[in-house]
Amino acid sequence: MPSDLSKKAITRADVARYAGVSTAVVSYTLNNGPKPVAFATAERVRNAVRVLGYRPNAAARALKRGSSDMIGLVVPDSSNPFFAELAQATEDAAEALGYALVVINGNDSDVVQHVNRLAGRQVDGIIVACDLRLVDIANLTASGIRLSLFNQLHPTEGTHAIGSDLFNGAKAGVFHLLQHGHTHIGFVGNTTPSDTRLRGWEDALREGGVAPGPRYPAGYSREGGYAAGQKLVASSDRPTALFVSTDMQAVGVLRALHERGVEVPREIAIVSLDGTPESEYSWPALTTLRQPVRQMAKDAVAHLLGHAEAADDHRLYPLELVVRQSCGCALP
Amino acid sequence: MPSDLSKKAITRADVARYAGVSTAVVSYTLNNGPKPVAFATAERVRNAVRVLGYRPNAAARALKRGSSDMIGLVVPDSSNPFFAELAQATEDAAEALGYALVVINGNDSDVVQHVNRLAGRQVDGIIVACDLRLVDIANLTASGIRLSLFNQLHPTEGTHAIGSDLFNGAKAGVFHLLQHGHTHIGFVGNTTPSDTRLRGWEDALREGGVAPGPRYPAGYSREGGYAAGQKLVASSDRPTALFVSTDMQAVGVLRALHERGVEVPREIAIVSLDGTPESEYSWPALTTLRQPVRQMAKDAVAHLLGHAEAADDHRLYPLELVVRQSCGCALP
DNA sequence: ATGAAAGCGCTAACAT
DNA sequence: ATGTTAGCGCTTTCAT
Repeated sequence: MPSDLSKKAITRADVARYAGVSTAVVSYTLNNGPKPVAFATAERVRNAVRVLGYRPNAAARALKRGSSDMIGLVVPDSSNPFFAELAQATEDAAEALGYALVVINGNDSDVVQHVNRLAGRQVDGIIVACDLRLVDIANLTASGIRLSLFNQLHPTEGTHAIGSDLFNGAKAGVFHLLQHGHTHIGFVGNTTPSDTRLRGWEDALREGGVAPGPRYPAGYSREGGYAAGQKLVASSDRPTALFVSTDMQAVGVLRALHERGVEVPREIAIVSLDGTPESEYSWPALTTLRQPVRQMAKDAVAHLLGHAEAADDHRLYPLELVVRQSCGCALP
Repeated sequence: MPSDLSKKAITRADVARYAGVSTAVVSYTLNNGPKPVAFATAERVRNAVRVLGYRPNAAARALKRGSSDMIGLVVPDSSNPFFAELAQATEDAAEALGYALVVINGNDSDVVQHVNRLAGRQVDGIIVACDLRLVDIANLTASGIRLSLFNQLHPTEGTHAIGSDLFNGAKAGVFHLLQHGHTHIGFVGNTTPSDTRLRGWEDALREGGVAPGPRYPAGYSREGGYAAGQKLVASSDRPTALFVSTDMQAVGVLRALHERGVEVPREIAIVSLDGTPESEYSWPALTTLRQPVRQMAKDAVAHLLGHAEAADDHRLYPLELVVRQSCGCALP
């Protein structure tokens, strides 16, 4: 058990006593309201706080007010660079508004439980970047939990959802490949027919009048991309270009290509998606579609905390094409 | 203001009423103690909890018990892969013990303030992976905050500190380079004379009877490494091997080398330090010294939560040499 | 085995 | 402008 150092903590009552005021005045001073405090008195209080090293007890405050000045974030894997950036951006946005962030890794199935636990901690809102079934969303919302769905495909009525336009992003990526004259364009990623990026790839090819190239199923990891890349280099039907669902997977693909001495972009051009920092530092650097993660995080936080205009539930953020060496930009 | 959905939250009293017991019994049931509860009664309570969708209020619990079942983590930059892994590992370890993690990015100067704010949130302990002045450590500790210092060089008496053995790690890295016949070995990283890795580099060279090569100052980022790499390729006195302080910086160096067509490891061999996932997926893959981050995080959490044997304050964790293509392992 | 009740530290409505 | 005080929901001692 966490042994406190038998340092009896200083409470607001101590401060009040030291400053010769009531506890209410201490509150008024520290919270700038709701009642005014004479300047001199406020000074005495602030001084007492300083001298005593008083630290307000957030638990008591949260209990009283029913809100904790914390928000929660549930991601599949916070060490994945994309989600790491999301977490950091969310923390920044939250911190700027005086809120702390609790991050939970919910790769396992019990996302709902995690959300519930966060709710029990009286967080003022929860951003969920994990897949959540519609039923669960409904239940959670019904039980009074303020949710914001991140990059999810369930525009549930009444639930805030923010997402980048992966479909059109993927399309733009494939168009870029088409513009560079490619007519044999493969896909790496989740090959489930309903996958947004896969559909974007298909759609772009259809519009471009080009037959779909091979699909290489890959898990969302460097290893997944690597394995897919190994399949690819071993196959007879090698495409001349590849749309890869995430930068991480593309990094894995690159490794497989390097190992076989396949040159990028000369032999195979690559466009991926996410725009994480590592896409800039792979070799060659990846042409990618950047998701405006920071902006999305900021908006999600603003929404949760009520600082957002209404009406913009279900916002779709456009991706930005960043042209680098893996397709479209000459190597130095 | 966070508008609750006017859904009056279910409290323990509601559960008690529904189950036809006292609030105390609900507590006993939910907490497995401190008093026994008849099985049938407990079942009734559990059922009531389920039916009512009761969610214990962590703030109230924290207020009463003086501990929140949360721990804090202060890092310079949670999107840096090394710290992202630390954060994830810490979250895992904390979660396994029923604790949540609050992560704060404290790159700016007010680490002390962040720590204080975390303490106000009644966290049960704080892991600090940012530089903290000795005075501040003393003050913080004196004010009853349970700290664990991560990779810091101030083995303050009485403060728990965990760190990997960067000095000997760096030495081992340089030895590896020496073993491969290199006699002109440069350094990339923090070139402040007191820097641990710099000292390790120097020490190994001295022991190896080899004159120190050039030092390239670099910030802790890919960009920092890139800039250093650009200096390096432009210089006349180009070393044949490089010890780079972190994987991230090494990735930046690699980019600069690629851009100039310098081959690794043929023209320049590289050993870096950290062992982050991206070290495995750079091209060529980096020979690196892996810090046992997950183990360290686990131990730090265990210590903070009192689950650790005493006596092992100030533990130094050995690094593990991972030989890859950037030095010592043939390219495929 | 169960219950009653006293707070934990803070906020804010209601005095003064 | 300042003070008094009633809870917020929970844990736990002390009854029964």
